[in-house]
Amino acid sequence: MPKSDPTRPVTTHDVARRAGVSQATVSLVLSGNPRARVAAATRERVMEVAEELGYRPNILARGLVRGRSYALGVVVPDLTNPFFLDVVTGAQRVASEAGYAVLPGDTRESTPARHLEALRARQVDGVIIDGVGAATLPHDSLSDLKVVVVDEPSERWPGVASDALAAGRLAAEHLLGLGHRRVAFIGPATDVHSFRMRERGFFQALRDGGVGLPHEWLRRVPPSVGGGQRGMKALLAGERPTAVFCANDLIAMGALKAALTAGVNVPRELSIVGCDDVEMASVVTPELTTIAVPARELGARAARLLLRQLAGEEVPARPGKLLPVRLVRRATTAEPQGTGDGEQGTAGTDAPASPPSGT
Amino acid sequence: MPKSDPTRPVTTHDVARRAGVSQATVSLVLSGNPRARVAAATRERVMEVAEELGYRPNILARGLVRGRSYALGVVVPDLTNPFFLDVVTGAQRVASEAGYAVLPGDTRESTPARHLEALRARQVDGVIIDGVGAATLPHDSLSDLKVVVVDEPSERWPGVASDALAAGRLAAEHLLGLGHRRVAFIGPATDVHSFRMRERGFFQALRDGGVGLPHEWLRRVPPSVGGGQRGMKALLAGERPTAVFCANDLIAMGALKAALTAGVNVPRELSIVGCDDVEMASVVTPELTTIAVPARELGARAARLLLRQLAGEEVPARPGKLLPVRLVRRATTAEPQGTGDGEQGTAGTDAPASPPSGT
DNA sequence: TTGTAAGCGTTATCAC
DNA sequence: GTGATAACGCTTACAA
Repeated sequence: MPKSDPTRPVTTHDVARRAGVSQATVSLVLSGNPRARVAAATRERVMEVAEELGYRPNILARGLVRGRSYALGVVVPDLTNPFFLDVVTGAQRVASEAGYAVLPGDTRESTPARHLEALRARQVDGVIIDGVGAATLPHDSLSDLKVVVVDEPSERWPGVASDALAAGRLAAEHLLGLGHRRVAFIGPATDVHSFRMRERGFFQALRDGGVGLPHEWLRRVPPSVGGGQRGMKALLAGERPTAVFCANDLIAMGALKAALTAGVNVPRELSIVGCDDVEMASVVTPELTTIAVPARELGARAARLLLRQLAGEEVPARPGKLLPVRLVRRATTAEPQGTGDGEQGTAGTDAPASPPSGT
Repeated sequence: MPKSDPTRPVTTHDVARRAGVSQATVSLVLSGNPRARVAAATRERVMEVAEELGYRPNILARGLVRGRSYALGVVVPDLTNPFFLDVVTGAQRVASEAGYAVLPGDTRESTPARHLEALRARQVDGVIIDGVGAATLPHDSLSDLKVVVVDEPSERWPGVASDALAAGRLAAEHLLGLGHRRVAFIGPATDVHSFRMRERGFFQALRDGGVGLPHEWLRRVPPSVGGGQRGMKALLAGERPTAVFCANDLIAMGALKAALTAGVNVPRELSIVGCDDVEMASVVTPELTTIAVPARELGARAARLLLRQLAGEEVPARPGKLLPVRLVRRATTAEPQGTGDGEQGTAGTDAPASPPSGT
């Protein structure tokens, strides 16, 4: 008989009454308190009755007295971006194993600050912040809150990050290695650290390879499919590059779409490199060459870091080692073909013709 | 001075003390109780102090006494599927407007029952269930829990659903209208209602059109990109159909991928129709013809239904009107070309080579 | 109009 | 070992 009451959930009192012991004893037994010294017989009896009555602890009540909610917040800019969803999923996995719930939220129709407000009203024990520029948040919106930042170095909070600089470099080196000298970049104007670093790494490696990039080839768009399409359209309207690096896969897929729509042969006439390696990257045709970033792992580690802090451990506010990224060569990159409308190299290897351009 | 205490959150007691009133009065003022008759001056003073101290109500404590957690659970099979994510997002929007939090969870690495267990431990006030066959769940895992089902008719719970039967019909009619007679289906073997209905609608309309379908053209695969690829590979290995309807867009994109990889010209040699109209459907090339299903709207309505129940309203356990779906014609469908390897019609209209097609 | 007091379901500190 | 008892922060009669 799993139940008998009208509909009210079973409490420790119910169990106590039925088992003929005090409510406190029931709590002692059921709360899994390690140093609960209860007679084996009593414990047995209590557990039995609890089972029989279908008792489930009320986590809220427990949280109230322990000053914990056993819930974590995760704030990302856009859950619709599979990358961030993976971060959330990764966090969710380790959190739920530890008995914590995850309250995900994105800032598409709200501000991060507003979101954090709601989270602290729910007494979340901590939050994971990714991609919303934690450093730029209203200072007190994170005060007295355990925080872990993802992909954003900070001397205020601990965090985990991927090697975004390397991601950019990898993209550039891949393109350079293929022989490209006329390369463009599509990415957001943002203060989100990982985007900036991807961009920086890309330009650094380009410069190291003696390649510069004119202003028209640096397109600022939102980090979305639509942004990518817009960026690519703009690029195609002018003097065309032979390769483009996009700050994330959403942009890259949008760019690819726009290129294909315009009748551009990818990768023959134009190479495209994305970043993140979301699932869809290998579903579009041609398959997207991209830089794989371990999103789930980032989320999982962030959660672990947070959990450790909640366990009382002092976690230093230094980001640990950067998680490695890697180039995934697929089908949107190839050697540039002499497309006939002139070459443009700045130095380095061969490629004469057209004059060099500044950074 | 936003704060002054060490780090402990501000409580109603703190506010009361500082404002020189009783804690109860503070609660009266701050809980927004409509019938709280408090002197304007007092109210003013309390609000002032609360603001000054940075008071935030503890939702958990409130929930404990009110017997509410102000949290909703949403259970879907796979958050990675943009369709379900949209359902969640839609629910989230209306829930958060009403001050409710949403605890999303999928059943990829867990069972629905297990998930519901965790949700009720958190005292969620209700759950929205989509795509996991609520009817097949262990009977007591939903007992004494407010439930709204999405895309699943039930005489036990209220729900919202899209017109899945029409979705299937629309797909079939579109294909039939184009002149296809050799059509296949790729979908999951499942007891999820909407999948079954899409399938049924498809076959009904086919039959109405006088078209039958041999066993080899009914491929059972998981409702994922990988499943779609597998299904299409199998299809291509045998006698080929001229068109395929896939039970969802993930499958369709996988199928498209596999077809393209095999060098099949889509839609020239093979038409593909998906279902859901996820964002990526219009990003792949060629763009996917699909049946649009209002995912966010489903989620939003489900949440509203749940909220109404929580407000005490008696919501009948009958699904309301089915939300309309519509065909989105894009680039993966076209009239069948005489591909040379023989025709196979079961009856019906004519449609020889390439006659005009309907709108 | 405002304060007192009794919980909500748990945990945790004591005496017994 | 076990059972009172006091919180946790809040809401809500009911009394003043």
